[in-house]
Amino acid sequence: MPHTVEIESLLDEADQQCKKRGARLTTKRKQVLAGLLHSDIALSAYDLVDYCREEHGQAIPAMSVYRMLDFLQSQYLVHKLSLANKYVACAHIKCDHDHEVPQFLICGRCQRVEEINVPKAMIKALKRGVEEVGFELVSPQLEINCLCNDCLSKPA
Amino acid sequence: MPHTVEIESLLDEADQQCKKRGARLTTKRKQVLAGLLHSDIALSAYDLVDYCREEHGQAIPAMSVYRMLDFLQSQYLVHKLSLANKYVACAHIKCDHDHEVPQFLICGRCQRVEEINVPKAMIKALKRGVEEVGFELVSPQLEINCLCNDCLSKPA
DNA sequence: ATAGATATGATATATTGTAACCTTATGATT
DNA sequence: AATCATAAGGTTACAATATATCATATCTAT
Repeated sequence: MPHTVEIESLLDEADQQCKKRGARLTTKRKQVLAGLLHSDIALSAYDLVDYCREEHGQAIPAMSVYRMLDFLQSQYLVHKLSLANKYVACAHIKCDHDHEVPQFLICGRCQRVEEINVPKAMIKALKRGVEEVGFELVSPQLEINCLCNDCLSKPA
Repeated sequence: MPHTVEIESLLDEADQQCKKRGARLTTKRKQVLAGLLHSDIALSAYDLVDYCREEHGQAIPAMSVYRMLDFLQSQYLVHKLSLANKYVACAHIKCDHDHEVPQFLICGRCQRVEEINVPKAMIKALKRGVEEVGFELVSPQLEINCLCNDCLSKPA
């Protein structure tokens, strides 16, 4: 979880990136993104409903949160983790230049998520494997079931 | 989808593997597995409820199907695809000797699934990447969003 | 036969996600 | 400023996926 000051700066950066693409990072969309940035772990849409109510006094319907998450994904600011049915802020908001393929290490015990980039060589290898059976790779985002360092050092 | 005769033989093999481990592949568990083996595409638990009712006249509650799927997963006979919230039969039931790490190519258009093995070199590379950030790899099962050859050759 | 363990059923409910339709806010143009 | 078009968000209803809990049946071993 980034520090408060850093979160502000990330939100600004996100704002500018949206503007550059002719999209609008509205107050509520920003709140949803802030909720994810404030969290160490992946959050569900309903977790974010709670966050907006508790932290900002905003009663945003779940339906709307889903739409905001869709928007944030379309702007490369948020990723959905299928392995957990939860959402995380992109760890590379400040690296707009190249959106590399993300790889998510998801701690199966505490839900902490680490986002790293898939090495280019691995993407190539994946692509090759896929094409060998006649398929075509659409999106190589990887989600891996892991244990984080904290949980590793604690008793089961 | 394997042919009927082959499915029988796969079910027998599955039966023996369970026995070897002191587990019981009951009639209903076998029906659920058969449902998955008969299908070209990944099925939801509720699809399987329908299958058992329609093909075997068995009204199995969804709750039970979920338990049977858990059992079948514990026996390496079935995989859950988180990307689709659906289930597939293991494509390597006859290769008990070594359970390699599965990689699933999921057609985003028609839901067809191809299961291949993750190359050992890639597993090593994944493990290295994970350990670099202090995590530990639990299960490197990969699910990749693809388009299948059929859908590629058809108009959008 | 009986006891203990395993498997399944029944019921209720939680969680996640979508569809359809309507209202409000925003920005552009006149 | 008034109008209009579009985007954003709200409302309602519901579908789909999944789990919790307690009860019952069935198998297995003694």
